[in-house]
Amino acid sequence: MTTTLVKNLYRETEKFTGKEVQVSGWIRTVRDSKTFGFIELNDGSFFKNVQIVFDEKLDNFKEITKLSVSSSIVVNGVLELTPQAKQPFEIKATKIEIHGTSSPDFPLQKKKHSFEYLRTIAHLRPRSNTFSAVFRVRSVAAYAIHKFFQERGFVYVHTPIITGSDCEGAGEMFRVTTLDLNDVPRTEEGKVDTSKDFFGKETNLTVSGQLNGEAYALALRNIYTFGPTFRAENSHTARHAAEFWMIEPEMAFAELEDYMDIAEEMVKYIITYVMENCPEEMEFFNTFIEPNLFDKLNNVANSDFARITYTEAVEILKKSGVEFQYPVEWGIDLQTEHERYITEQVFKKPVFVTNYPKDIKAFYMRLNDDGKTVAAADLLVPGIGEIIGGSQREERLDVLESRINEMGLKKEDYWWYLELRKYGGTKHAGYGLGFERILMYLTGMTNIRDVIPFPRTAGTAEF
RNA sequence: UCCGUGGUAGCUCAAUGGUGGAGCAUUCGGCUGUUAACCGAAGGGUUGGAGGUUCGAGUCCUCUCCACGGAGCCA
Repeated sequence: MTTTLVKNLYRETEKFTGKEVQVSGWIRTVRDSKTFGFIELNDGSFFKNVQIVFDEKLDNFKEITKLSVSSSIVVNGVLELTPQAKQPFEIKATKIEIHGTSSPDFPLQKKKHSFEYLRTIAHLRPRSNTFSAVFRVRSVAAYAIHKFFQERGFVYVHTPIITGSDCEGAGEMFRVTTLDLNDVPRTEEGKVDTSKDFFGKETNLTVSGQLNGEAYALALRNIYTFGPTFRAENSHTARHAAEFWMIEPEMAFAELEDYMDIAEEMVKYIITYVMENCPEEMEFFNTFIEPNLFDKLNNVANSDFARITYTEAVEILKKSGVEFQYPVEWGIDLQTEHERYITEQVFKKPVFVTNYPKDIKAFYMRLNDDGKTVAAADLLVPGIGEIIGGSQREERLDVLESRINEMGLKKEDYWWYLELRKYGGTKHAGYGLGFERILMYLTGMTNIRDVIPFPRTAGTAEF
């Protein structure tokens, strides 16, 4: 007899009613009486459990009552509807085969655990309600992103994980080397001789695929990347990880407005897709993780995102009369407290802040006609802060070169990037979406460590 | 890196400087429809580590490790 997935039992219950079925999975709990008992079984295919009823007619009845949490079993039985009970149906077992018993010291109990504790058992936490829901949503959200871009003709580009350019400029990098760190080859000046290293030069893990992505956008028009990204920042916050996943679309013949339009459409698409395809998981988050999550998400899916300029944001903050820890002044970067005030207090929905002063933004962002600001836009959302950062790119070779000089960078390091402007350059725009950050927003989980299967953060690379 | 909070049973948490407890989990027993089942009993501790003050330290002091939260950095 073939095994049926619990998801199918729930989705097509009529088809199985009164029929003999086989299910397999891990025990969440056993409640036994003298002559009969109940098992809550989760088979991994579905958020909900299926209730198994068993009695002393089974020759291994006594053995089954003693099974501890997370033992794995295969059950044959008849599916019966139970309209008056909490669960819609249950399986009356005719045979229960024990595949793997679980030690009584199984660390996941039938009670609420702190997320901190669950992080210490990252190999077992996907067996809990919360984490099974988070990681099923993670998978569906990733698919939604691919679906969104593929449906619009974007080409999925795999940009390198190991990069030879130290000029991506988005943060501290992890060095990649095969040199013997106990006996590093030196040059005559005493510096590390990277010509002896695996690639014959210094290499690092990528902090962004954007520069490579631009090369492909200027050939395939609309592209996106979706892959791991690494930042060696010594960050200790709920929203930073050393290894995370990022989506970086890049569009040729596009301006800042085009980027914001597609980004807004994308965020709404992901929300709608996940709500439709993970109803049980989302219901759980709405009930137990973030009350009113549905209101928040529906509000985002059905409203236009606000769009204000940096200059307007500064005015709003100045006029607010709020005492900020960091005073606001045109020219300084907005602090987290400022961003939160704007998105959480003023607009109460996602906000694009555009046209930042050039001195606080990256060299590749397109200089506006005022000569003071660049065509950048960050998307701020309540509770998370910055979820997307992007810009129109500087396509004018001479302007780009002088920006590189201004910022004290070396032209030679960007030779191929500059050539993209030399050979048929055009205006183009793109952005970076932090995948974990949008997952946090979707699920209501407040710590990035709880939306990555095995999180890597400063000081922690367990599992 | 800076600031703050915390570390007590497997887990979640109590304990005025004076005999370290509870709930859940575990083990054993009871119970004929349970729903984080229920009822009864038992076992379970180097109070993160080192040093100090004190007749006496989980509690006070110094140092240290770790975790969490916030800031910076950013996605």
